[in-house]
Amino acid sequence: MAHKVSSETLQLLQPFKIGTGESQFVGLCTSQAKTTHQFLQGNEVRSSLKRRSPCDHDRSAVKRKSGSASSSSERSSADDLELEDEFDAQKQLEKTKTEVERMVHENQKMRRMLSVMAEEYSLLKQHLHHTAVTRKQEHEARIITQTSERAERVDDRLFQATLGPQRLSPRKSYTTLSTSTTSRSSERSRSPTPTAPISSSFYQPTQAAGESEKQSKAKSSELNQEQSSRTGENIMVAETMPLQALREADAEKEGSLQRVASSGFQESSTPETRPDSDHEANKNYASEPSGWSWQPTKRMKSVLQDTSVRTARVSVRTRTDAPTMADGCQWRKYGQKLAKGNPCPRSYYRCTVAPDCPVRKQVQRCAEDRSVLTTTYQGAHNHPLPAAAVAMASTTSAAAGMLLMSSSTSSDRARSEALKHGIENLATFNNQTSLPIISASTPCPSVMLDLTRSFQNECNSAAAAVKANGSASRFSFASFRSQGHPFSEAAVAAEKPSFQLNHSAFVGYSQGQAAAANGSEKAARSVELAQSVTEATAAITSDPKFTAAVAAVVASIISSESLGQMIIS
DNA sequence: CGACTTTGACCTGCGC
DNA sequence: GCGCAGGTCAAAGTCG
Repeated sequence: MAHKVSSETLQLLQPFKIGTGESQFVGLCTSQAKTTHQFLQGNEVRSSLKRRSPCDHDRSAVKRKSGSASSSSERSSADDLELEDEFDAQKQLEKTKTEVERMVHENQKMRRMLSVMAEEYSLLKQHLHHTAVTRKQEHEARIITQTSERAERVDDRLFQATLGPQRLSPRKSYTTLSTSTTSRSSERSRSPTPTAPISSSFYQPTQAAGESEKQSKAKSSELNQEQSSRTGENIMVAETMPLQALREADAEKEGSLQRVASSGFQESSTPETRPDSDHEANKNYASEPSGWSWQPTKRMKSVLQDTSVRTARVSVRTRTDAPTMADGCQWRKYGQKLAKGNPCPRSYYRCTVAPDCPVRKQVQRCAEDRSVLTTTYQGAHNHPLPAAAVAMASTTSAAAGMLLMSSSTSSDRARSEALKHGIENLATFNNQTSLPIISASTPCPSVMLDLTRSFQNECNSAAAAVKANGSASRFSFASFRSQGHPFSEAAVAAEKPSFQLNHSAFVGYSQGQAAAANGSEKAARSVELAQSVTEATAAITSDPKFTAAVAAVVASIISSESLGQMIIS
């Protein structure tokens, strides 16, 4: 009887058979929730529901009610209990199925969202890449335009010089440094002493007086070619461009060609009028196979007195224990003074790579923090730089150009060009994170590249300065981001075995960037980056002559690149 | 002995 | 005009 009842009940309950339900449940879960562990969750839900089933109370009540019945009736009641349990299980299964369906629905929803986000990300990535390529092309086009315009200006001047005074102004010989470089290189091929570190033709008179326009045009085109082919010297030309352009603008604006021509500098342009001592000095320099000793001359003095050659100042603050910042150039100390307000003496250095290089360097420790070394550069090198000095000189020169342009009220094309070039140069070296402090309050406009302070600190101090001054006498773009960066911080701190990063490291890096900009695959990009990093590391660890500041800048570049990659991948 | 550094004197510009 | 501060010169000293 009990069995009959039980079998009838089972027949009635056939559609809710637990085995069927379980198999359905399993099938559902395995087909739709494989990726999201919902099967396990569903099992957990089911078991938890089973554990907390409200039917437990009814079941216990039934047990209590049937407590006084006979043994036969006990058996039948036990069957009833089993049926009730099965019924409860069916209920729980219904609930679980509903829950799983809801989860599956959510899962599908999230998948759709994920695909949408992936699409958007892909579009953004493409847009970013396109922007990078476009900017690079614009930058290259701008450089070509600048170069050709400069060459045209040089041609105009040379042409005018042939019609006007027979002497090329000394300022001109400075401002047309790139032309000088070109003539130097062009003469180097026919020079009888090619072993000279810097060809004597560089210090010989420019050929403006007798040069035809055609020849100067040829030189201009040669200049363009050389700038694209040579690595060492063309960088020197590029790096000095902001100041050169500024001086051109100054010369044009002031009409000061005659004034400068009478300052003694013209002697450098015409050997006929140059004092014998200077001529001898230059000859000695030109024929010196290696090294050169400082010989101040009248011409040098006039150069030094010509403030137009040494206008802007670029200060670099580094945290180092070394007496000076090794920047790859040769310097000779010529003085030391105790400046007011600072117990630390200020040392004066001049560049001795070339006899009439107007570049000066001041080195002074910070009064508040003796570990901070402030190196102030003034002027632009008029000679090819050692590879180790190119990076630093380029950065400081660009900063100076940027400063001078920004402090200018002139709308001269040359000035704006130089400004653009300076900013681009800075952006190139610092991956658009160069954040110099520009000060117009000092007698000489100056720019500070602070490698000791964090971005946030600099922002705060700049905000405080603006707040205190109530004017824009000191407007800040904050500092290089060096602090808080393990590599750059180590580089700055470890100035003792100072760094040298040869030029190939930068070239390698730029090549890697170019490859990436050209749309090569991410793998190629990674390889290029890795090569650059390897080169940079090898150079830094092998050659003990480079600046910690440059290392910091490179670290900044590398870190930006790596960060970008991390984000992309 | 030559190259480089040190250091006092000198020059120059600027503010009062 | 004077004083001050920054910058430079050049003789003397130092070092490899």
